[in-house]
Amino acid sequence: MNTMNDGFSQRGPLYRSVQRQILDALARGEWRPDEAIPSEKRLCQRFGVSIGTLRKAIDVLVADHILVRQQGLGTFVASHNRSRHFFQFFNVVPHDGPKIYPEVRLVQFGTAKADRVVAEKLGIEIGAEIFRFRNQLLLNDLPIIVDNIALSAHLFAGLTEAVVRNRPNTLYNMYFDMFGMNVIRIDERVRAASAPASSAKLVGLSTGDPILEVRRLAFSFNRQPVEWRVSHVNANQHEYVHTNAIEIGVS
Amino acid sequence: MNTMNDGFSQRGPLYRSVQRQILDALARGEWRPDEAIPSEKRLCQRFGVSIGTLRKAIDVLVADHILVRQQGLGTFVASHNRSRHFFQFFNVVPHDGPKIYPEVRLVQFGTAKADRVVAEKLGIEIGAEIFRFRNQLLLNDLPIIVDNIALSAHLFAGLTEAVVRNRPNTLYNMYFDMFGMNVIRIDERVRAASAPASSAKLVGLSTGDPILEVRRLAFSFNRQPVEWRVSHVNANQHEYVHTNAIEIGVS
DNA sequence: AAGTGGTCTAGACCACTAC
DNA sequence: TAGTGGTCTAGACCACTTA
Repeated sequence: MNTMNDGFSQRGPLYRSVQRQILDALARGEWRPDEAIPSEKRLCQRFGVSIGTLRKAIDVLVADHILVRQQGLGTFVASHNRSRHFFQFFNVVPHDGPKIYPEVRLVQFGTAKADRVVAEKLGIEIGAEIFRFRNQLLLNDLPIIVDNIALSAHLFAGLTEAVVRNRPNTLYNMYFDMFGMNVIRIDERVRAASAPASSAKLVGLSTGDPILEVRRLAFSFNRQPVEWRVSHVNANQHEYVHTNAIEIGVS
Repeated sequence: MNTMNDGFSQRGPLYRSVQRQILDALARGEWRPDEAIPSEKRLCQRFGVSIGTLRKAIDVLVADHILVRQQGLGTFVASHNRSRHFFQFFNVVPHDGPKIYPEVRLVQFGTAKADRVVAEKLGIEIGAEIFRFRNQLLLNDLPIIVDNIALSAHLFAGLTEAVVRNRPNTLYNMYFDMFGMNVIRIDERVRAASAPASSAKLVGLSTGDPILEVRRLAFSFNRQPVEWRVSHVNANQHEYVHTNAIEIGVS
C-alpha cells in the first residue's frame, strides 16, 4: 500500500522531502527555538505520510542537533543559551590553558560591495551590498584577535552600527533575535599567515609577524550561509583548539 | 502484535538485543571482514523479529562503520581499510579544496626517554622509555606534513621499525590490531610557528618559514592517552579544517 | 530472473510526562 | 487521564546487482 506520493515532492525518497519541508518551516520561523513542533501524529496528517516515514525524516534532524526529542513531552527546536552558544564556536585558547570569555570591541562598521570571495562564500552576487565590520577581542585585557565580518545586506536588512554596538549579548544571538538567522554550524579553516598592517596593531603585533588566520563560514538551516568571517589571531601565547571524538562499539 | 520477545534478551529495546547478538557473532568470527552477513530476511527469521526491527539494529552498526550496506548486493563486515579511522582524524586540506589521501613515508624510528612534556601528555614518568618516530606525508606528490610521534614503550611493548613500516593500513589500525589501543578521540591544538631545521626540508620549506604546528593528543577508552604527536604543516597551499555543528544536551 | 537492500504503510502497544 | 515520543509488526513495492 505504497502511496508513492503526491507529485509535490521532487525525486528521491519521501522522507527526504518531508525533511526538507520541516527545514523550510524552521527557516521560515514557523517554529521558534525551544518551542515544540507539532506532534508526530499531526505532522503525519500534514505531510500525508505514515509514522515510520515521518520519524525517519525527523531522525536525521535530531542527529544533526536541529531538533531534540523528549519522550512524553514533544519534539523541540534546538536552542542554545548564550554562554553555551558562544563557547561552542569559540576555539582560541591560551597555550595549555582553559577557554576564557573575551571582551569584544567594535572598531569599525560600514557597508561595501561583495567581492568575488565574499560573494561566493555568502552565495550572493558580486557587487551586492554587504555589511562589513570589525571586532577586536581581548583575552585577559590583552588584544589577541581581530574578527573581520561580512554579512549580506539582504539577509540583515536594517542592520546598523548601533544595533551591533548595543546588542545585549553575543553577535549570533543578535543575528537570531533580530533577523531570524540561527547559526547552527560553522566551517573553519586555519592558515599560517603574516600579520597585515590593518590587523597587526589590533592584536599587539607588527606588520609581517606570524599569525593564525581563521576563515569561518557560518550556516543556518538548509546550509544557508549566514556570515563570512576572517579572523587574525596573535598566536604567541594562544592556539586554536579542536576536539574530535568518534563513537564505536555502542554496546 | 508485539512479540515482546523471547525472554532470552535482557531489558531494553528488542533492536538493542538484536544488535548485541550481531556483535557477538562478529566477535566470535562467525562472519569475517569483507564477507557478507546473511540477508535481512534470513536474519529476521534467525532472530525472530520483523524487517523494521532488524534494520534498526543494523542501522546503528552501519553508522558505527562496523557493517557496510550495498544495495542489491548485501551487507558486509567492514574491513579496516583506510577510510574509517584516518579520514575521521585527518584535518589538513588544500585551500578551498577537498580532503586528499596522503602518501606516508617513515623517515625516522627509535627509542628515547620521555621528557617533561611527553611524560605529562602520555601520563607516564619522566625518563620512561618511549618510541619516537617521524612520518613525512605527501599530498599530490608534494611533501606537506611531518608527524613527530611519541608512544609509551609500555603500552606498545614489542613495537619495531619493521612493524611500523610494513603495517598493511593506517597507524591507528596498527595500534588497535597489534596492541589493542583503539583511538576514539583526539584533542588538537594549532599554533603558528617557524619551521625548525629538523622539519623544514621535509615539508619543502626553509628554516624559519611560517608553518602550522598541530599538537595532537590521542585517547582510547576511559581517556587513556595513547599517542602524542606534533605535526608541522607547510601552510602555503594547505590549511587546517574544522567543522562544528551545534550540540545541545536537551535544551 | 532471482536476490539483495531501500522505502513505505497503517496500524498496535509501551514508556514517559503533565495535569 | 490524555497526549507525547519509542518500539514493533507483517507485510508491500521499488531500485539495484549479478548472472
